Amino acid sequence: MTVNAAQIDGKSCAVFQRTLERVGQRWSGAVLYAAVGGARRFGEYRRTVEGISDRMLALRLKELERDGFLVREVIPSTPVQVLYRPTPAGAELIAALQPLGDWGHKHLAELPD
Amino acid sequence: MTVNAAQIDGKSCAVFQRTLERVGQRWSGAVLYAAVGGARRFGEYRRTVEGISDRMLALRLKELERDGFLVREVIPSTPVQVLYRPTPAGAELIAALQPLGDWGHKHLAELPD
DNA sequence: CGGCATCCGTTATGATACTG
DNA sequence: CAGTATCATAACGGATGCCG
Repeated sequence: MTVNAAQIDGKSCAVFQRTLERVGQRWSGAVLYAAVGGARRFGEYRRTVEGISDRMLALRLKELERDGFLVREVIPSTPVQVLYRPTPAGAELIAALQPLGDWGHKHLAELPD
Repeated sequence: MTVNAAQIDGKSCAVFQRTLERVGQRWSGAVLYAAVGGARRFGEYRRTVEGISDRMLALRLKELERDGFLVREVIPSTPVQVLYRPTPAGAELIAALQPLGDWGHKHLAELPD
């Protein structure tokens, strides 16, 4: 279902606002976006999401897991591996974020800061 | 150009992060999203974006204008009308936001809070 | 490797009241 | 109608160090 583009009502806007509050937190979207290729390890997220601190990454991963966008998988190898894999809902959300990423590449890929 | 979905690199993630920092601020996305139908007045945004305060709305509109997503138009009627109209870049951004809105309608339209 | 706890300044933002 | 000013508070988020 596509929202009527002619005029946005308060309900639609509220839903959108709630959606954005889930991925709009600082780093949340970037972490989720980094999971686009499938499950990744903690350290991979850390390397991919440049500038994020351990603290924030752990925090965001936990929130994304709580919200049902990622699932945490512990693989008892040595050293231990911890994977965060997108759920179906998470994968759909990531897909919905894709156009935003494309917009960024088009409009501010070359800009400083 | 669509980003390679197999594996996100740091650069793409950084661009995405910068993009999200522009619309992920509290209320920013919702205000922009409310402009999907074209130019609207200050009071219309206020009514559409439920829960936002005058202060935040004025702040966000100013930022969205500064970032080149909206243009402010003053129409000297009585009482005065002030319109905020999406620029081409703004319209593209709004369009990129649409899938996110659709995701919200599908996944959390009925949820409380 | 994959975290968590603590400290602590900075920023964000809500309420309220006022203006051209 | 379309904002602006001021204030108090809460939340954010970076740095650092420790742990299984």
